[in-house]
Amino acid sequence: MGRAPCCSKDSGINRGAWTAEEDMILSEYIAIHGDGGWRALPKKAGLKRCGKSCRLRWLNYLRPDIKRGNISADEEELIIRLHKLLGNRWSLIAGRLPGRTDNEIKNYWNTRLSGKLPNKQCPQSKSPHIFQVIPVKTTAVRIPKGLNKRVCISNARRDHQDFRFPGDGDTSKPWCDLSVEELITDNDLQFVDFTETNNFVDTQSPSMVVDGLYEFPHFQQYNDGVTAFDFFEDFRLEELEAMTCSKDVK
DNA sequence: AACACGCGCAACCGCAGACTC
DNA sequence: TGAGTCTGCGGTTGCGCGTGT
Repeated sequence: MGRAPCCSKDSGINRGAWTAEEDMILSEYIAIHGDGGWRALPKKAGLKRCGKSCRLRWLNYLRPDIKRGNISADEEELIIRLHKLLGNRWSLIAGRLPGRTDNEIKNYWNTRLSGKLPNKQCPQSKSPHIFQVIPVKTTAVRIPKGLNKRVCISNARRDHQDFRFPGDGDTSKPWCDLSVEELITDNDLQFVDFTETNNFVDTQSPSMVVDGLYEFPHFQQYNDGVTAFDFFEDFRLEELEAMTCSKDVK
């Protein structure tokens, strides 16, 4: 499948650092026309940049909701936890940190954290509780297309006897405030992963270790077609995906 | 003051999946 | 169905700045 390069190196395209004027042109163009259509955007906006460069500049620097400043301790904790769960899926991780970009998190990990956690099996963190709670209970919820995800998750949470959240009960947080990671979305199913390290430790549940990688002490089908899987954090994500995406799984 | 070095970050590159026709 | 195109992602590069000598 032959494909022309996004922007050839000898066609008068500007490269390297963006100037303030280029930033202004791009910002103003997107403010009027919206983002997207990156390939055609530079020509329309009058920028001598390739579309990919414009997209990257917008997403990583110019977007109004970008959060500036240092990564907080809480954010670092979350990055570590999500990286443990998701691996180098920077865009997914960034999706859990409002205002942070995948590039920023990737850079942060590569420059600060990857060296700080040399041994992924026995990490020595300033926040030791993150790693002391293994196995951590996680729940993936399978939602048929067309159902209201918010309602389904709410119902699943309500009905699932092993869900425990901080302050659960009358004062429990709404689901949207919880640590929820959408792992997989396709036309038919949505999978949502609940991860709350400290609060999901469940030493009571029976173990069903499969090749020492994951466990399914609970499996529950709800009236609205939602299926919840409980497992523990020591799993290989691609195996979980393969398993839960299978048409055989209900 | 000048130079070397290391680090952090912005930007680039190539690939692969999604999309369109 | 397949070719062509677009978009997004993750790995990598290289520049600029701060710090040490």
